[in-house]
Amino acid sequence: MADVAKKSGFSINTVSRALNNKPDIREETKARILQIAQEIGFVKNRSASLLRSVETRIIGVIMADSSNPFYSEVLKGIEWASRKFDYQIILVNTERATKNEIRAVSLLMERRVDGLLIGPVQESRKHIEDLIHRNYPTVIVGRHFDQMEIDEIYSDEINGGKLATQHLIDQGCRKILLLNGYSYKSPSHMRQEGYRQALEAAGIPYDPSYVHISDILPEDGYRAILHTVCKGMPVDGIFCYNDIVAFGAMQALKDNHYRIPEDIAIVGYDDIQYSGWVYPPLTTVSIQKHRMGFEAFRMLLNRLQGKRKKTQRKILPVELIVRKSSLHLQKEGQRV
Amino acid sequence: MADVAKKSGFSINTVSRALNNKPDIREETKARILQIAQEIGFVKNRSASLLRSVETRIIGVIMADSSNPFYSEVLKGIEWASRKFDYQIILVNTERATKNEIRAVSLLMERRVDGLLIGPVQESRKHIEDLIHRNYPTVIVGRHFDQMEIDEIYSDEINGGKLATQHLIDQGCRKILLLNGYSYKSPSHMRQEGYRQALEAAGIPYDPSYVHISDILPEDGYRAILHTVCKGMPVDGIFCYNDIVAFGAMQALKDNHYRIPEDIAIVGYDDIQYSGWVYPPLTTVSIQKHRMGFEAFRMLLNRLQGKRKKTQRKILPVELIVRKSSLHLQKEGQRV
DNA sequence: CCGGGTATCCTAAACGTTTCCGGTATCATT
DNA sequence: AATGATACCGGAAACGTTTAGGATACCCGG
Repeated sequence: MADVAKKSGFSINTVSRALNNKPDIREETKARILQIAQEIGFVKNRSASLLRSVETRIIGVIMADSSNPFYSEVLKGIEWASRKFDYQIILVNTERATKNEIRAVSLLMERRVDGLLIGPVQESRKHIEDLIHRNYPTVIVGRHFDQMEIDEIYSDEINGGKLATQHLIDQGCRKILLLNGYSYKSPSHMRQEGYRQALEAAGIPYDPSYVHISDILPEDGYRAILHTVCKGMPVDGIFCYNDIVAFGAMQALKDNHYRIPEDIAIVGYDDIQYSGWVYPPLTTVSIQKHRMGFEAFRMLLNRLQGKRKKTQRKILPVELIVRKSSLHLQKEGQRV
Repeated sequence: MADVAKKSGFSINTVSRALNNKPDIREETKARILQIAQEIGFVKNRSASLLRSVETRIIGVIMADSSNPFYSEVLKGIEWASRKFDYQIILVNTERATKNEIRAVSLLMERRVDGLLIGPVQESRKHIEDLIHRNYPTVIVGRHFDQMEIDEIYSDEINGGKLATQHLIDQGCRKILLLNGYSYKSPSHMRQEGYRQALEAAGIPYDPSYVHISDILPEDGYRAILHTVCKGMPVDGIFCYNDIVAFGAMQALKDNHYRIPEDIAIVGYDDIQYSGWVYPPLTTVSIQKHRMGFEAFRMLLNRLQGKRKKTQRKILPVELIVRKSSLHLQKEGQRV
């Protein structure tokens, strides 16, 4: 900037004014300064700017795994908003490891990011509590912490679990296996609660041995089937934590010559784009991924702009998308 | 930091030494300072650090669309490396808009990111040339620029196009439709070249009207089928720019009662995870996505560490993955 | 007791901006 | 001609670290 100042004959101060579109500067000099800056190939050093002003116009985004289409859709919503409101994003994937998450939080704080969007692992909550304590602008996305005063946006998971299970029951299923994620995660917890409620409402006893818990990658779904259905467990319907697990499970079922949905109906969760293309097309619970990302950003922005002091909890509606994987052909009547 | 210094009785300098694990400090005082920093909840201000030292330990990643599984896998490789080598990532999705890409480059330069990993739109090359001119550490990932002295890592696209087309020919296809992306993109260009070469080698005349160009989302694949096959164009094989386009195309074919592969065989590109799960499972050209991200990062790192002065061009091998979507049942013999 | 080496710490400058405060011209008004 | 307002610009401090270059205390061998 000093170079530009020298070359233009104005002071550094005036150069700063020109570069930042400040008032109190003649159009002519501004134009001249900008032109010289251009010529010289000047690039402002944001780090230096940040030393005086506080705003970084960066927000930190911490998610489990952006190669999971669910997260990548949410991320897309976040990015859309960030572009719109002129923020940048530092992205950290935690690979569902709490250690990575904690580290990410502290590194992002060092960067003085303006705010944080976190899809937490939820194995630990200490670092989140620390953020609250510091009053660091943060929005939890896709998860819910009990008894914690922090902004959150997540889906109506209990209802999602209920819808999926209810649908399977409607299709004539009675022995419904739940392939769930670890229960410290609020979605696992709440979907399971919905599952339980739906069973109860239908007068079907809730059997904990029909809840299989594992990680939530396709291979986990595959393995889960090997450990349950393939070992002779009587199952006529499966409700999977997400579509990806369902894909793995479907593969395992096909590999072992079970017919979907004739032998076993299956329902996923998230409604990722690919669910309509697999075979058979997967019934699933649709959640508003893009909106979730976008609204999360909005909530954070409101907080940053001081428009809101109270913590806010936003719950997005879900919707059951019925496809072939669960459409029981009643006439074949091989269910209990 | 001044607070920590005052409270501990040491100078700011010593606090800095403790925080950065520098030598010339007694273990005892280091421990004491770290403890006080902990108590006080001190978080270092990276922006200030950066003012003196140059390294930001951030690299900027610019890609077309991280919700595309291809890019998200590459991104995963990049992230994996970044975690390993202790860098952070600022991610910018361009949504395939040059405008966004140019803006991203300049913003990231303001942030003084240590280097750039770009999957460029390739509609324009001015901003890339500017980077070269500034000698800004940059690696182009997944694309190739003709006559440009810049580090690049990309796949052997010509061979990929050749393999896919050759395979379709081997299956008895003679009227092979290419659903390609815009030709300013090097992969489009090169895959098409492979397609041409394979046809030529088989003695099949190359017919430009069999190359359909559009954007590369599923809906583009869907529409492409409506505009070609559904209008009566004789086609017995389709080679798609990527798997996603293939998914859209397959949907359109199914909706219009074409059988895959009996009526029309189809081959995709990228080998995204979902290709094995759609129906019928999609034959595709596999490219080493994770490795591409990882190696791109490595190349950048080498450049950053000054280990390498000359520009480097790395081409990764591809592999044809044969699945059901292209397995022609010769006996049905309804091909030309 | 002294020179020199080592371990540990400190002072002050420097990084590249932004902000606070004030200064000079210019112009209209009395 | 003096006054006040306005438009434009500059000087210098400040932001929170790192780094360069000592300074001090202690220990060693001679």
